[in-house]
Amino acid sequence: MSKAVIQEIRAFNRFYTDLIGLLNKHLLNSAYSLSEVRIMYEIHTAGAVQASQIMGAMDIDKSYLSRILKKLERDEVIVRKASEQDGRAVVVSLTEQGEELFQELTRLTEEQVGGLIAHLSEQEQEDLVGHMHAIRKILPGRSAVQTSKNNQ
Amino acid sequence: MSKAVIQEIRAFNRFYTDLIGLLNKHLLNSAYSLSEVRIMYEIHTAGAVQASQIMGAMDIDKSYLSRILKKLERDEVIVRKASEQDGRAVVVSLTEQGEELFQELTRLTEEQVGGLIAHLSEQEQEDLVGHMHAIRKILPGRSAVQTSKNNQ
DNA sequence: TTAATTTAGTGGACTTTGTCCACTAAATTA
DNA sequence: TAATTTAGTGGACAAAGTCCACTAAATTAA
Repeated sequence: MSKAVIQEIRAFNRFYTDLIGLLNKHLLNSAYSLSEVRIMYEIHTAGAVQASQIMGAMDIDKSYLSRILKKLERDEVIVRKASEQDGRAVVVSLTEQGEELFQELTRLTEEQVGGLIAHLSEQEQEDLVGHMHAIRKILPGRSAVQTSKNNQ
Repeated sequence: MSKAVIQEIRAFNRFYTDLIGLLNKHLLNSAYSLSEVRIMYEIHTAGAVQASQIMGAMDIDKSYLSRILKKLERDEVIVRKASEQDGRAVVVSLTEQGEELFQELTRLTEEQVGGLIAHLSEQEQEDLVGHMHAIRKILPGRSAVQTSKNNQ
């Protein structure tokens, strides 16, 4: 458990936290917060999904999620309906309008990330992706980090 | 500007955002927020530093920073004193107590990061650090991302 | 060398984001 | 069928962050 390794990782964490922080700050010209967009992402990816699954995927408080879903529903970005199998459960999906919004947000984000790598050579871009892949392969995914109680 | 590259980077961003998010969530058993600890880090690293320099390093609102410094001063974690060269400026530094607190927080964070890589082999740890280094070398640092107006 | 402008930081008021807890209603288990 | 668990909601609140007007010192211009 070399101390040097830990310190290098922490340095990378600071670096990447700053980077993501800056990217996020600039995304936020939209009327939706990071969490809201991330929720749209989860819904988009899953198609139609139960609220509890979003909670699990995002480590978000259920009360908070419920409120956000309410807002997104009000804005006609998503629809919520009671699950047929489970009367307590709520199934959410993007409306057509929500899908369009999500595509637009995606476009903006991609543009922004594009800007980040615009000055890199083909080779550098390829290398970058390679290193990112490698890290994801080595480091544990979500489940491996002890997860906190986000459901009461 | 390959779309595939951008999508890979975005996937990594999600992955790493989650990872850091989880780490941070668990650090926060301390009485200090992420921003507060990061400010301590900046002060510790710089020795004695002007408030405006922290602002620059962190992309943080000056009003917010001022308030945090006030809290840290009240807690005797830092001392603030007017600069001798510039009567408007404030120079901050960690107190001995603040230094101790910072060391303790560092210890906890290192422990946590240690847990993250505990199950990895020596080789994997070395590779991980190598990839992180490589990414930092390829990607631009703070300055390259257009920075927002955090001062009014 | 004073008047005008800029710079550094402060504080009030506010918004946004996130948390905690008690609650309802359906589903599951005893 | 009663007791318990699970899914989500809503109120009340705390924490984090933003906006703006302000003071006082420093710098620049006249």
